[in-house]
Amino acid sequence: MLSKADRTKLFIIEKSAPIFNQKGYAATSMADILKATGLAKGGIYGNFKNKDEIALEAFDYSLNKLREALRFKIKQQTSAAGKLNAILNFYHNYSITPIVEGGCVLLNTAIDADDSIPFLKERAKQGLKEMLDSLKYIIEKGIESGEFSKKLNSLNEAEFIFAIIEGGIMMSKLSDSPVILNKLLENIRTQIETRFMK
Amino acid sequence: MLSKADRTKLFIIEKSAPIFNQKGYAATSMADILKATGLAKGGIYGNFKNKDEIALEAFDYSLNKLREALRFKIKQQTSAAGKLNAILNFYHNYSITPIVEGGCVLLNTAIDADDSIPFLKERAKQGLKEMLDSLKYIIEKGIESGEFSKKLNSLNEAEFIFAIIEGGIMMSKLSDSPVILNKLLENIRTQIETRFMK
DNA sequence: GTAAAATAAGACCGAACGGTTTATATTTGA
DNA sequence: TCAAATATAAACCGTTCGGTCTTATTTTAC
Repeated sequence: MLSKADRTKLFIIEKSAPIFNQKGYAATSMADILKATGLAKGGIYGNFKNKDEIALEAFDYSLNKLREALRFKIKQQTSAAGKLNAILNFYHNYSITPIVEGGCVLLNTAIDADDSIPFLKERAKQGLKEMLDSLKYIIEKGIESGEFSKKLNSLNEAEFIFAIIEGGIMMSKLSDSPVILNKLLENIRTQIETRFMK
Repeated sequence: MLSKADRTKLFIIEKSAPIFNQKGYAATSMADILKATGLAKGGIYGNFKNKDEIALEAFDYSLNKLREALRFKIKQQTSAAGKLNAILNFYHNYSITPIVEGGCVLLNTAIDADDSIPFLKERAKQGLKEMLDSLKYIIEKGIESGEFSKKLNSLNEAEFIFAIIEGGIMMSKLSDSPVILNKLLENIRTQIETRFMK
């Protein structure tokens, strides 16, 4: 079982992660975190060195939730096409029902951190690489198994799929409607059936 | 000629816009703006009501620069395919040489404002609509003229193109390399030549 | 050239910022 | 059971925040 300290740390992260994801690093104040957790300063600073450490662990926590949720969906499918389809289903309505409130943690952190918060940018960069790698891996396996065309460039197609998903989340969140994202997911699905399987 | 006040306002906006685009609304302080302009408090607050007003006008300024630059490229082409191609060329290397330092102002503002800065979100939302509309218009004209397939849904294809561009900018900025974005632009170009012109 | 008007400087304000410290509870292990 | 270790609350710290106001300077119009 988790020690008291570990449970408190987890609790703080669980409460902080959605705030950082919604407001961004700079706009999230320690007062926000105190309020969300119901703890006082001592309770927070006894468990974390500073705000940076909370932001970092909150990012790791959020990304891990995303990773685990995706992994769960993917492993239920055996074919490469099935796995890609599971990913597309996962992102259906994602702009209104994301894993962590505020939308895609990778997209949000990328934009938030990119020009001014190096320690967070580095994590997001690794997170992006990991996402692209797993998409790429699925596509490669699909090519090997004969499901997908040998002419596909697995990395390029992974980047293509992820760009559309992230661009779609941004547009759907901004326009307050999941329709754009959902149509884009359908578009990807069609391209997989045509270009990929050709 | 511009009055002194108008020149000063413009000067302040020119200096502030890249800061807001790089750091975001919350992380940009009045001290940053004072430093960048070399002015004192009185010089700023004599020309702007508050930080919000500067942020809004900086967004308008940045979006207008984008709009004008794109319009210039587009109007040099007569065909719909030529116009789309001009847009793709415009975004070549955009992650390292954007119109305003910090990347795509629409993407950045969308993510920054989306959950917590309603007055900025509204502007970004209008900006996105405008972008999609002009893409849609070009595609519609291409269908009417017989350049593009009648089966295309102009709105969906506009969203498709813009999603890839914005997703590509995010990934290229995050990974510190324009390669991803540039490959995606090539991908769009190919799809225009095949799917669109089919 | 000069007076009136517009503009900028910078001291100043209260509030909020991230973070520390100390005193008090609460767990924990012997 | 009781002391040692740990966790918490909250007063407090210096700094920075956005914003105001008075004073000084620069433009502008005549």
